Amino acid sequence: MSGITRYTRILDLFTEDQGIWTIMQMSEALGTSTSTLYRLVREMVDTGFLESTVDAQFRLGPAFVNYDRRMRMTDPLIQSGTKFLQPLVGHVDIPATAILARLFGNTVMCVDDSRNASPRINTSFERGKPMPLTRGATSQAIMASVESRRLKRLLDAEGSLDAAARKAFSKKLGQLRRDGYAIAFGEVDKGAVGFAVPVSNRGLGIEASLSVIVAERDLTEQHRGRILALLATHANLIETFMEDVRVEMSNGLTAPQQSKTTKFS
Amino acid sequence: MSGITRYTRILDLFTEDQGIWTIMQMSEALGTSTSTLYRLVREMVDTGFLESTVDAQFRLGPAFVNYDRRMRMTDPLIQSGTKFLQPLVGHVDIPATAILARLFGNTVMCVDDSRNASPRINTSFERGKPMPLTRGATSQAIMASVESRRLKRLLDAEGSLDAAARKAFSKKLGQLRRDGYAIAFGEVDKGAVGFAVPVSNRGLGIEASLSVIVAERDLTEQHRGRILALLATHANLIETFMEDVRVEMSNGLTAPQQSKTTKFS
DNA sequence: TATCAATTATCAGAAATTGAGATGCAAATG
DNA sequence: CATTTGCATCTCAATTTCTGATAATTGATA
Repeated sequence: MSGITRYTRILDLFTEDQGIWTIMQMSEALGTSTSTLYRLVREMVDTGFLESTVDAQFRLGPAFVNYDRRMRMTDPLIQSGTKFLQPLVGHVDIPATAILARLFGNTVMCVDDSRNASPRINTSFERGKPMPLTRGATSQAIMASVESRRLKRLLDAEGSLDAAARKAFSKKLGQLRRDGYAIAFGEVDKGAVGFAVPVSNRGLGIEASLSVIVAERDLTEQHRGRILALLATHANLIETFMEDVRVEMSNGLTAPQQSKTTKFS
Repeated sequence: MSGITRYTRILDLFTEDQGIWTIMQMSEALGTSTSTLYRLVREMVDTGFLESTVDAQFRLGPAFVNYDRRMRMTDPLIQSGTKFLQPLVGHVDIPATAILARLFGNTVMCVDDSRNASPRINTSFERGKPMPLTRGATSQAIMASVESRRLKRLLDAEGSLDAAARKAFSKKLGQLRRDGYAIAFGEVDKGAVGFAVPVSNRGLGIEASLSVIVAERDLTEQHRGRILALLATHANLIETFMEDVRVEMSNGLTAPQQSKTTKFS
């Protein structure tokens, strides 16, 4: 075992389904000696990535909550977008979820969510959830605004679409680009409808989308128009705000470098 | 450099103040060669701990949002407490912040927060913020319910209190234990008053507290009583809920081990 | 096509990691 | 109170990985 995977292998054991592990269980699951695991786990406890709890068990530790905060405080999209989700969803008069999602490397991940009070429809859109790249309005609105070479690399990495499916997908994205929004019926959750518009800032390297998810049975033609209008105006607000953040940053003391090349996917 | 610190040294550069770094800047800050940093950073980008962005710069990546979610979904305290913060703060009729904080190893960290709508008083209590161990009602309510040997170890690790100060602190904690709540005036933020009660579950190894923070100028004697009553009832609700979670877990298929020893701090 | 910065690859010496088993430690038991 | 038990740490030699200087490559831009 080498590099960071020595640690991520362990962290990845801690899923939603099993959030608590003993050293023995880890040893069996990973095929690594308990000596080594005791050593690695101790390092991770010391740095806050794991927490030691009762009955010789371990859980994910406080480091994640802390780093997550640092991210919220410094990510221009989250900074700009988070304050508009509540107003957006507040203006929708059926049960709805608003989400802000962003493309990171090869994954689309939801970075913030907001629900309008009372009856929650059960959607799997939620802060911290990685999204399928090609299914759902949320991802499609982002993919439609990604430049073609990058899109190709993303789909290659994803690898779920064959040549024919990819062609169809490209055509669909072309339509989305012309429309300026994406709608998807039950592509992620059965019975849910997603509406999404792109949000981006080239200068900050941010490709994102703003979505509203509602239950199909609640939806009328009127809501549809209203939701699309709300999305357009709120996406605009977020982009404006983000541009302000960008300008502030480049006026700041930490002057950015002057090149425009980057090779990391 | 060895172990997990190879990576955490890098991650710890990404603070609230500077959330974006180039390889060169990291190299200068850490005194490590760019070869090595390119290699380490690539690993971290591949695993989502960092993100590559424009102008050859790097930011914290999506892994933290994702692990944070796993934690929220599996931590019994967060699961139980999060739904009561909004109602709690909703019942306070002056601008207030409710927070849920928990002792992890040697740190007290805020794991959830909620504000009652409109005018935000500026407090530094916020999800993801580590708290000083001995200052503020939030931490004191927790420290008061920690068993004495553990307390000693915590204060040793912290190391900010000399013998005399420690004695005074112990006396204070004794009083808190008798009162059942802690009140602190401006110990963390100037002009803020914190009220806190302990929340714990021995069987789950959880020592936490529930707090309400308000501005001193808004506070009357009436509010004081009301807030303490609200805290007591809501803390009770959270503890009851958490006990249900515990019982569910031990009835589940993943049977826990049978010992009661743990040596990790 | 040439140029330039960013990034990756190569490689040998230096350093860290691994796992088996011994040891330490504290709580539970008789 | 001595003993047992289970969790956690320590030791050490064989093995693997890491480091940093330098060379090669990539991709955007002029």
